[in-house]
Amino acid sequence: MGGVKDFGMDVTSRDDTVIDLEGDLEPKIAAPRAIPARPTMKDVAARAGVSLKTVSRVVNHEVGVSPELVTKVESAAAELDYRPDLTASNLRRSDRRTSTIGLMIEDVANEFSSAVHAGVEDVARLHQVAVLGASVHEDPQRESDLVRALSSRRVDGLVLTPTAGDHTYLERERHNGLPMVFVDRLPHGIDADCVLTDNAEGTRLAIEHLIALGHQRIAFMGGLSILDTATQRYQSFIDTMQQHHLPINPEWVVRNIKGTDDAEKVASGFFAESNQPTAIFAAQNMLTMGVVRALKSAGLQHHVALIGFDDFALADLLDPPVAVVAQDPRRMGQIAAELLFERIRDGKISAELHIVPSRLVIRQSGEIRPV
Amino acid sequence: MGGVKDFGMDVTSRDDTVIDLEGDLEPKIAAPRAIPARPTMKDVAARAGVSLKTVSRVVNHEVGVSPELVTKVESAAAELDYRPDLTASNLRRSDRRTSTIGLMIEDVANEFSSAVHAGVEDVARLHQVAVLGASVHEDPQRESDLVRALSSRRVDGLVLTPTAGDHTYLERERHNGLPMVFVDRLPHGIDADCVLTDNAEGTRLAIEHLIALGHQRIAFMGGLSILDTATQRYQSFIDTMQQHHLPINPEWVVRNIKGTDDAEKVASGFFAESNQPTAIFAAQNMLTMGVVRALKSAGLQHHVALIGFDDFALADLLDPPVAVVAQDPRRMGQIAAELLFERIRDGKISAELHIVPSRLVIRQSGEIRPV
DNA sequence: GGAAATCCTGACAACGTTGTCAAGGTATGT
DNA sequence: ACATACCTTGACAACGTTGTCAGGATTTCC
Repeated sequence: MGGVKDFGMDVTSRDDTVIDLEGDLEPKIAAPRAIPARPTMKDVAARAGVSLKTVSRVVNHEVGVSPELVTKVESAAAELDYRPDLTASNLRRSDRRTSTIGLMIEDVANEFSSAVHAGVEDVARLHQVAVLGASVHEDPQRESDLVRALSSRRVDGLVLTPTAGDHTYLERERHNGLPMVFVDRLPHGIDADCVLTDNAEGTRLAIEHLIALGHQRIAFMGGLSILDTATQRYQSFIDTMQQHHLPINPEWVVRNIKGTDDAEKVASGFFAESNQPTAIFAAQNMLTMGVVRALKSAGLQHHVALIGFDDFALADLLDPPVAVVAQDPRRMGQIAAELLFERIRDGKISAELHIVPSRLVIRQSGEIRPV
Repeated sequence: MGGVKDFGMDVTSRDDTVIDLEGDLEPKIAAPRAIPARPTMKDVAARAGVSLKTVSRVVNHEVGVSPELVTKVESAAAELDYRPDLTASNLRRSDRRTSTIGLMIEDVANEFSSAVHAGVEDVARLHQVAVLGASVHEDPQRESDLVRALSSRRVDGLVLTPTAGDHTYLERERHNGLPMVFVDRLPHGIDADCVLTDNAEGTRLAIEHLIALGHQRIAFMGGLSILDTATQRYQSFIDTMQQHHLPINPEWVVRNIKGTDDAEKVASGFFAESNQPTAIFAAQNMLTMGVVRALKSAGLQHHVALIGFDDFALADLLDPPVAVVAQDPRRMGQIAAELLFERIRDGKISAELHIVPSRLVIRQSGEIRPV
């Protein structure tokens, strides 16, 4: 959340201005005011002078209703502003579809997660399906609470980024008829459809790019080790370095870094030593931003190479522009949703693994040569 | 979506790698495989040897059930992985609450919108309410389709950013029992609760800051004129300039700019003339980014002052850091949701206007003095 | 012209749950 | 001991909708 930091202020009070435009539009008499009863099919049927079932047929565009009755029903429905009750319909229909899916991501306000969300929405929209979205905030307890909540709302399926915990409990949900597809991270304890970025390949591309430029002193900064994505990127870094017979300096390999601030400190630590890396690979979004800050305050942004994992807005406007391994989170969301709709349609329980390729986005910070 | 631009590629094909982990986990025989019937209260009742109603009582934690039966029912429910069906429950209950609200924002992947989303979620979570989120993409048709879809799903209420179109049609929805609160933009044709940023005040702060530095040649770049937010910012710019008896050069007042690219062109146009503004006020997020690009390619980023409306991630890491009028979208979402839950509770139809203050975030680009 | 097929419409039950009410049991008061 | 109050439990209907089936009107066919 960018520069909010500058004037960091706590915004929990509710001291905003309140203006009552013209008071209540409702007479002051009725205190708790009964919720207005919505018109039902019965009301429409009465108004159109037909049976309940005929209204149902018209509303659902079934064939075989005389055009005369169709217009009658349609105008009655319009006059009453009738809206079919999908919850009741769902209850009775044999397919039991709610036309709603659940989406559980890290944080709706997060750039990566919300791109996944957008991808899921792209596909859901085509299917006329609504999306119940929620942020998990890497909290296993919240994750299972959310699954219960969504399951109780009888969503047709679930797209989720699993937390680091155990997921055997999801097996029962799935066997009770809740299809699910995982995104971005492999779940533990359940074999299910999953859409992942090619973490190893992306990391390899980045490291080899640096090596090709002549770098030998490459630092690795990784995210929370409990996440496989972080582990995979780490492992790929190690493998690539070894394949090229380059030494790995343990002081420059820092894992389990939490967030931007932490990353900034770690990177600053590198520069404080006389023995400095000539290039840094930051294995996650937030970490990259921390490194950018550290480089800038050390005045080294044009002297130490930097490649990050995962693209972010304005990376190309920074000084220097920051090279990254770009994932395609929107595409991941789309694929996950497509996969989910397939599972909802065919009812199969399978465990396909989709690897979405990542690609190296070359920008100036990745072209800095070792001194 | 930052540097995706660099290698702009169309991602619609589905050529990602697919690995079948271990084939279907289900025997190949059953082709369309019946959806497994979920356990119902009836099943739980049978297993526990009690009546349906007793299970209902236990599930809803009603008092006055003997402890013995409570444990019996609870273990039966656990064994069957029973999940109460909220849709059926909603249908029967007298309050008819679905514990679900609708959220319609510009775009879930947009920084501002998704912050609003996060704010709404903060509050919804406290109420144990789920959020059906959707992107409107400034399309009135899509807006009304979405309202219908959410209304049919019987959401308890709606938080939405209205498009530029007419909203009288929402009056009927509201009177049929759908409370709604608008965020970020005033709707047309309906008096309803609304949460807005203080656009005029924010703009005034920015312009007066520039004037105080000695700027007289200030350019204004505005967003889509059909949106009141854009109009309010424009009007406040004009008013402030006039109050300070400064000339307004019509060539430097450009409204109705669409997106980053368009903004970049407009700003570049300013610099092509011999007669240049010494400061630019960009009245919207995307426009500010366009101006940053234009300034950079003209090499003027340290010579022309810039203040934008609405903060964005990394604004403080750019060169120079970009000054902005910061809104508080998350707070706006929180207030909107709080207001909505009040309306859901009291059933009132009112038209409170909440103005959330904006504040000037001083960064280097706003401190550049005129030459 | 009559039987059969087709078309259109509506009555009724059911989806999974909860509100209402009544029945039976136990505890309380005199 | 008896009447009364309370507590616990269950039978039943109903929420708004759709699947099933039957009935009446119309058309088609020989």
